[in-house]
Amino acid sequence: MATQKTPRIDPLTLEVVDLIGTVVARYHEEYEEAAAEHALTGAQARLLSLLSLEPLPMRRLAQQLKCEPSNVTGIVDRLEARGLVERRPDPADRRVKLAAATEEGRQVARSLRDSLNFAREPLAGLSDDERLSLRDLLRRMLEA
Amino acid sequence: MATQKTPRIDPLTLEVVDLIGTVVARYHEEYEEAAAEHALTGAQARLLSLLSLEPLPMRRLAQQLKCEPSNVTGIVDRLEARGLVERRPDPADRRVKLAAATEEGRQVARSLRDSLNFAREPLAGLSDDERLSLRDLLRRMLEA
DNA sequence: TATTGTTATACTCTATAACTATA
DNA sequence: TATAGTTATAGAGTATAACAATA
Repeated sequence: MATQKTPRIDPLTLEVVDLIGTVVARYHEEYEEAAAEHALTGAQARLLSLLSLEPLPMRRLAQQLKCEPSNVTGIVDRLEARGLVERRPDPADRRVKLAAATEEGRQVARSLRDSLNFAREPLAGLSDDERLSLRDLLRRMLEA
Repeated sequence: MATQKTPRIDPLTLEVVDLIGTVVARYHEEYEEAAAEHALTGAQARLLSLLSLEPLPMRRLAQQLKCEPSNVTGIVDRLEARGLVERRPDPADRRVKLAAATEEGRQVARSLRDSLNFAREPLAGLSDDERLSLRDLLRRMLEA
């Protein structure tokens, strides 16, 4: 007789999960590729993208990147050495250092964003209605 | 006058891409979490999952993990030291070493798969029809 | 000669703990 | 005393280059 230990998930759900896994893998591949084209690691690219929106304290960067604050020091160091990021004092609290993208850093961030063709190619084959459906389904999935 | 350098992507596509980014982030978080619960790194968990299906030559593992063969040596070393993986000779080619999950390794891989609740929770809120739609949309997106 | 796996090396990311300068 | 950022340290993943065994 067959043993049945694990809670069964229906085949359809399994297939959807598998598809999502594929999406995740491809997304990551393309992101790392785009970063590498700009001689950036994934972590550097993510940090630079964050700073291209607004300057942030080191502590906040760590929270957003979900890593320890001590790691941010090194990542910012490397980006600063390349002139893409700079550290500024926070007038309100002299303990805080604000990391900010330089003009060149913002340019690189923009170029990075544009070269992320994940946006265009995979979604280009869908009609407006289908993109709308996909949006709603993803939204519902994420608010669960 | 406003400059318009980058090719415009319609807001709906941007929103969908953003949602996919969120899915990717959450998926990764949960995967790393599940791996950590078994005292595995992400790379170790991925390699062990591959081997839980079938033994593979080191070279093939590197291809699947999209990294250099030299890296696989270390990852397999660590898993082997914990008794989750073993190296076997390939009868057909004495240059090749087959990495294979041990019985304990297969158990850990199964437990890892079960603890990946990304499958259940986010999709539980969707009806069968909606999951079907999501599957078809993801399929079309990925075959592009 | 070409291929498989390994070693050696160097860099980056990661967490932990101890330190400093502010608050 | 608590907090922000840093340093020091150690482990893991990564790529590159050189090597031994085998094809």
